[in-house]
Amino acid sequence: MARPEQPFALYGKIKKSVVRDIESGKLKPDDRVPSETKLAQSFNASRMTANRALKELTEEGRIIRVQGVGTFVARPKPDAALLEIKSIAKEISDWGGVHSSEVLVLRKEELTSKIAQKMNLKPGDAIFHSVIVHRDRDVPVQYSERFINPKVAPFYLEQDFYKITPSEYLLDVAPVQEAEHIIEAVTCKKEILKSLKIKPDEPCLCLKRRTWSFDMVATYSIIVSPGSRYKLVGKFIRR
Amino acid sequence: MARPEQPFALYGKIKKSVVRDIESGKLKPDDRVPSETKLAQSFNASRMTANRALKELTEEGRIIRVQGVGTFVARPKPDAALLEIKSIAKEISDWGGVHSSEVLVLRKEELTSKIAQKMNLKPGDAIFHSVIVHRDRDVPVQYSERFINPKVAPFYLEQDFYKITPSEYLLDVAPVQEAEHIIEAVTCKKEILKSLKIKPDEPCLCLKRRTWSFDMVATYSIIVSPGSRYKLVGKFIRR
DNA sequence: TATCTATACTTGTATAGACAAGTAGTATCG
DNA sequence: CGATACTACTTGTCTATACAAGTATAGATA
Repeated sequence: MARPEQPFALYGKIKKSVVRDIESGKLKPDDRVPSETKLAQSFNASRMTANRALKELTEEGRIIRVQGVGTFVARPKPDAALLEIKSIAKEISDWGGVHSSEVLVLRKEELTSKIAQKMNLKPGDAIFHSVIVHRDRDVPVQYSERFINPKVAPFYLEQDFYKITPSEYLLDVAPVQEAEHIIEAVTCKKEILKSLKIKPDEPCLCLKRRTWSFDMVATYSIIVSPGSRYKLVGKFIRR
Repeated sequence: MARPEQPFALYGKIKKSVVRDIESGKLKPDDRVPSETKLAQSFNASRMTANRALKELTEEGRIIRVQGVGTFVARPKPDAALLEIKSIAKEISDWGGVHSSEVLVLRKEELTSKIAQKMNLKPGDAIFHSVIVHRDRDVPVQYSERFINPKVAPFYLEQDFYKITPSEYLLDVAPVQEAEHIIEAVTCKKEILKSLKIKPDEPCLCLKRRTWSFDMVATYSIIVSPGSRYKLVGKFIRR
């Protein structure tokens, strides 16, 4: 078993290989994953290296290991929308993308504002701004406003939000590492009332979110129509 | 370096020791943690064992490691209230516990109900039920109702919720592994209106939560007074 | 038939040693 | 003085081996 010239994350290669097999469908949920010993042989590695790869995949929730039995592909849980806000009604249909009839882009612009400070930017720095109304079968259900740090997503404004939602696009280009949500029940402003076609005294859900991606901040706020119920699914992390 | 008779989670002892030093204040944020080599010597372990301990503590966010430099105590982030709902105003003061004047226990009982089904229980099985109103300087801000699977917390009803909040107690006895939140803006029922001293048309936040702990379910719902803003902090997990 | 037992396999933990790679400080040289 | 090389220390990765401990299965036993 020859020592590699550059011991550079061999365990990473093993991990990727297993993940590839899972994502390609070669290994299906509950299927048996090769044992540490076999993986070590395949990759010309020691068992400890294969062990590390499988241990990390366990922590990441992709496989399940049972002492004395073996390693198996974990059943994927429906938490893909992790910390993502989705209408329950549309949770499933949303998966395939956006229908242009469901979105109405009200604003898409670059501006400077005092908001800069809250986003770890200097006053005067440019910020991307967008306002979008989401509809479900022509009924407006969400009024969403975003302020984006251009460094996070330089091509944000060039996107066609009738084809890809800002959420989808941003998740794609910038890994969200941490999120803070502030939630409030409100009755809302005239401009929004009109967009959502609701009456002044109806209770709306207001969700403000700040997300961090490598110390860069994006803020996002949505107003949700009365009666719409939203779902927030998250895994619990113990400290 | 003698091999221990029973290799039983020596790395766990090292972890606990470091955590103890951090929590006791012996090691403060940014302080240097003993190097792998030194820890290994102290515990009569090999470097790999110390390495595993420190690696896991890194993943848990308690320390920061820099190759070539050393290991340091991480600055605690204010996300201890992970996926826990807290009034922003009280976020800090809450840390020390509960003042009895801030809580009003309306109900604390055992019952059987059709809710059992939603909690992976058989119809007819006993369920613990509690209703509590939280107040901030005598102003009611939260109406919270809980249904608990007795298997999760057998001594739930015996707790004195004037001394420990249900959240605190439950987190203590049952590790929450997954949570689902459903959030909605509502105008609420008479009984609740009265407890929260609000008018019928005021917008309230309603949060329903189901948590899982080893396949056992607890449900929790709170109604939040108008104007109260709540904060939900979570770390993002990529799959 | 039901129960125990050996064994073959798995994962979990631990060791001792090795080299790679990054950082900070010190000594040296031009 | 400034750049360079060296050194001491750190964490990161890897190996080869060992024993502990959990599980399943086949075969022997009562």
